[in-house]
Order: sequence, then C-alpha cells, then structure tokens
Amino acid sequence: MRRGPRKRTTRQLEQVFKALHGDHSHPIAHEIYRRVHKKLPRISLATVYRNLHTLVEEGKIRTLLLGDQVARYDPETREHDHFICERCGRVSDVFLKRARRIDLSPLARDGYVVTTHNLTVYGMCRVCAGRRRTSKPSRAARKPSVRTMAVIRG
Amino acid sequence: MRRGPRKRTTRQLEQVFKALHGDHSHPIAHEIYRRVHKKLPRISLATVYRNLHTLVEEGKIRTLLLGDQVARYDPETREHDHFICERCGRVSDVFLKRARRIDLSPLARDGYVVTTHNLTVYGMCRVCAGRRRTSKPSRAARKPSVRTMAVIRG
DNA sequence: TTGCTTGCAAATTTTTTGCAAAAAC
DNA sequence: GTTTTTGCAAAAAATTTGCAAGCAA
Repeated sequence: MRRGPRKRTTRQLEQVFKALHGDHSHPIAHEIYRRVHKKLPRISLATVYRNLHTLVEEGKIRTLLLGDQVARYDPETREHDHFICERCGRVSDVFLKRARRIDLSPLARDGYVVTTHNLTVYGMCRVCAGRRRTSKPSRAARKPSVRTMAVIRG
Repeated sequence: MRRGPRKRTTRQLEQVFKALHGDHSHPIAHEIYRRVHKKLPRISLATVYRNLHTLVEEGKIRTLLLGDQVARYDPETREHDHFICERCGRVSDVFLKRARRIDLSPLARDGYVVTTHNLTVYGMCRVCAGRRRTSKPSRAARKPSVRTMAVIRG
C-alpha cells in the first residue's frame, strides 16, 4: 500500500487525521483545513492536501469523488455505498447487504475482469423527505452546480 | 427540460453535437474541442463548454462525472452503467439487465426517497484482460492520477 | 546530522464569465 | 432589427508544485 521513504509522524498529519476520524459528513479539503487550522493556525492548505494523500496511501481514509468535481474524504474504509441528498447536498454512508448488491457476473462472462465497483444513490434523505415541500432547499455541504441537474454523477 | 429563451441553431452547436454523436469513447471537453476545431478553426473552448451545457439541458447528451474530476460527455442517454479500465483508462458503456440491478428497497424502508442511482465498475477491459502482463499500462484517455489508486470513485 | 515535511507563493488544470462583435431568426 | 451566441481574455475554483527553512528520527 506504500512505497518510498517511511512517513514521519508530524503534528500536521495527526491533526488532519483527527479532524476526519469518526466523522461521517464527508468533508472537502477546505473544511478539513478549517478544522485543523483551529489547532494549528500556521498550517497551510497545501499541507492538508499532502497529508490527506498520505492518509489515503496508508489506507486510513478514502477519497470520494462523487460527481461534483470536488474531492471529499471519508474515514470509513469498510466497503459501502453513498447516498447524496439532492435537496440538502448531504452525503450519507449506506451499507447495503452483500446479497442485495449488484450481480456483475454478466460482465465477467463478457470478458471484463472486475476489481471493484461503486454505487451512489441520489434522492432525498430522511430529514428532507420529511420536510418535503415545507422549506426550500438548503445547500448545506455543497452548491449543487447547474450542471449537476442533468448529470450522471458517477 | 428547458426554460428561458429558445435556443438558436448555430454551426458551433451542430458541430459539437456531431462530434459526440455515435461516439462511445466518453471524451472530455477538450477532446471535443479538438474535434470541432478541425471543422470550425475559430471556435473557442468556452463555446464548446457552453454548447455542451446546452445539449445536456436539451437532454441530447449527458455529463459523466466518473471520478477523475474532469467532466466527460456521453451521447448515450438511455439508462446504463459504466466500466472503467484501470489499465488503459477507457470508459465503456455497460448495460446490465434491470432484473440484475440493485435492490434499493432497504433504503426506502429506511426513509430515503430514491430518484436515481449510478453504478460504476472498475477493473480490466476485454482488451487489457487479454494482454494481462504482456504490455505495460497505457494511459489512453486520461492520466490515472496517483490519487485514484486508493479512491472510491463514485 | 540526514532528509522528510512544512509554509508560502506561484503554477496547473478545468470550467466559467464579462463584454463587444457577429450571427440567428 | 432585436436578441442570442461567439471569441477572447480574464476570472474562478480546486489541487499541485518548487523551494528554502523547519523538524523528526
């Protein structure tokens, strides 16, 4: 999972990991920077990016590229899927049972060698489904760009 | 699917659509620009982007955000999935039978309202699976960034 | 000490925008 | 003729990189 020189334990690396550990909000790099900045006011965004990459290489966190062209980071490394609320923008972890997951055998029969797959579901989260037409959409985590309206987000 | 003033038919719009029509290679904007540029040497990249957006709004093509933070465009508007070859970078359309697709009912039971979902599969395409360890990976369509090694691309 | 890591600034990459001129209808 | 679209250049937004100085081992 890693090659090259062994990594050193720096305050910056530790804090970047701490900022993400146990969090299920799938923050983007700048949000993580904001969090770490409170502990280490001199840290730079570049260092946050570099440490996020380090953590990904070490398998401690994962990068999520869910379709808004901005990388999100997830400390949940177990296999799981994601649900994106089209109203509030929140990204939730979703654990579908293995048996309920996708049958990819037709691909294998077709000559493809499958290593992994990714499933992202779109719709309304529980909170927003409740509020249905009461309040107007809040763009919580992220601005849903004009484009994302008619997009296949993969 | 559209609002605002009705669109005018320009040579630029026509050529952008032609450049994509019937193509299954999922090109990025710059590749489309390159193609159209042969026909209309004075076209600008901005115009290509604007026309791609127009075509998406009209439902003639789709935007694919598959995880490399670069938008791809697909003239195939029927519901389908994608396979990304981790060796050559090629993106293939994949049509899995409805019955074989994902059972999302657990989500509904959990209070989520599902509108769409997206499935992307990773592995080796037929061509590369044949060549297995003969030739070294070519980064055909796109550079697989270092990051994409340990990423959940969704 | 050695050499990986940081902070800062500048560079990259992809996409969007402002605006006057050109093209559609 | 009026209104949309284009081309060009500049702006934005996200991420990466060069480099001297700082720190971990």
